[in-house]
Amino acid sequence: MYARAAVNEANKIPAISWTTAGAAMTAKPPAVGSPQKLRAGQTLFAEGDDATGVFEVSQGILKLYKLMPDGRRQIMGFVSSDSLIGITSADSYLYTAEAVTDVGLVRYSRAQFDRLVDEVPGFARRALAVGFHELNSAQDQMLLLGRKTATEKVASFLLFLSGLQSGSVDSDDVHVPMSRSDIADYLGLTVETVSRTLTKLKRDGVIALRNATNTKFVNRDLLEDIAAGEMASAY
Amino acid sequence: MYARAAVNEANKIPAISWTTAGAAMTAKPPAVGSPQKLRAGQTLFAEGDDATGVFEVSQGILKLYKLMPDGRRQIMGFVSSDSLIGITSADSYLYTAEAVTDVGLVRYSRAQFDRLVDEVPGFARRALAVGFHELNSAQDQMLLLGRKTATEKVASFLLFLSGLQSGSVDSDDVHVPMSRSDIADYLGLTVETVSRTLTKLKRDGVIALRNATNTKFVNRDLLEDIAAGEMASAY
DNA sequence: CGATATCTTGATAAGCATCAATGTGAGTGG
DNA sequence: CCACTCACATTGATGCTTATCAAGATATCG
Repeated sequence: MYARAAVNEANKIPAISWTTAGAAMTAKPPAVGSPQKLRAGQTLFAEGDDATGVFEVSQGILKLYKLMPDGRRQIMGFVSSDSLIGITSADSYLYTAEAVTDVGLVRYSRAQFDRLVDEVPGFARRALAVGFHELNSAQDQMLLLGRKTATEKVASFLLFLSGLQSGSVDSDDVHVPMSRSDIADYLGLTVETVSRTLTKLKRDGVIALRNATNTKFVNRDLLEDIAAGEMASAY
Repeated sequence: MYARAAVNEANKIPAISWTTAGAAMTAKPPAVGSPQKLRAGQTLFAEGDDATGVFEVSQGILKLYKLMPDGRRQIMGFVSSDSLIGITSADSYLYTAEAVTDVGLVRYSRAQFDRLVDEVPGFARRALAVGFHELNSAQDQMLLLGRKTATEKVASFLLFLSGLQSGSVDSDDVHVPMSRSDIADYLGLTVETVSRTLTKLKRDGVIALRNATNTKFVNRDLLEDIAAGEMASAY
């Protein structure tokens, strides 16, 4: 009944790729997207740019953000493999997409994408699944932004990161590829508060911090309880 | 380039309804959804319930919300005509849907919905458009929750409400059907802050308040500038 | 018309932001 | 290879915005 462990779980949906469309391919080869690479820090597209294509992430992490006129920034999400970005009903992109790490993607023109939706059986349903999955993630993030404390936000973020990297070495080791500033703008906090909160979690023996980019869960259960808001007023 | 007027604009997408599916109907009548009514305050479904159906809102306003274990609540959105709610890839609903006003809806079983997606030409694409439109709204709301001040939030909300009611009498008259508590839980504020902020906007000659449920824009341009965060630190 | 929920207003406090300084690490050039 | 530099991260002191606690005003419903 409750919004338990409202950790953002984007990117757990199987890839949408023409190569998975099966038999339909032989009858009529669908338009193939073009592979593309991006260096960390490069911008894929900016809010307001003409929306000329849709991208499927095949490797690496991007951040999606919006800016306010005075420079306030909100990162809508960090996306990795199998996410679709750049879909919009408007004719321009509604957010900026920038590479956090080196990134590999597949680009589809809008026409190609529409053709895939209309002509490849099952593609539309999968795109729908991806879309609504991302909507669910966005809703979890709304709960986080609107109602969670700084500690709950940071705990949720660490668990989200861990989820992004599941399938790695030790699942309790978390690599943090983005800056404190990115984390702050994702959680609706300041850099200082993120830093202080991580220090506090370390002091309390919930996590360990080797350096700024390497964290380890010391007490994952506690971290999950904190993230879910189940620690009364202690966090 | 900027997130101008990040006002939530849900519900501007044309209805998804079998009656609009056109020629396909004559060949094979798709499953028709069943009409349903709800009184203000009634719950359509609760977070965690088995997701047995998808609903299209035909009339009235519902609120969608999540709860934390200690009762903190975040309203993900207020939805009205033509919105689709209850779509989830999980097997249970991810939020609670409760009627704010009396509501009319059309219910589709999940099987019916899936059939419509697969068999009615154009339906999937429209569902995709609705889904991504709602994702966009959710992202605007994330910017609001994470980075806007209380005044900017309330201004954005009033403009959103005005958009919901476009097509009514005087477009500068806004009816507020939901409680202050609902507004607070939508904006990530408290009831008191919402009330104080409305009073301040009234004092400043931006809006007029006849009573708790009837507002009027006195200076809509200013309200839009405030909502967009373009008033420097004045608001 | 009284009972009760909702809304508004006021006083105070807490959490997080801001401003400021110090610490740390990665890349560069001597 | 090491010192220098610069961006990034951490820590500290203080303040502001919004939350909390409390009381009174207004609206709603039986």
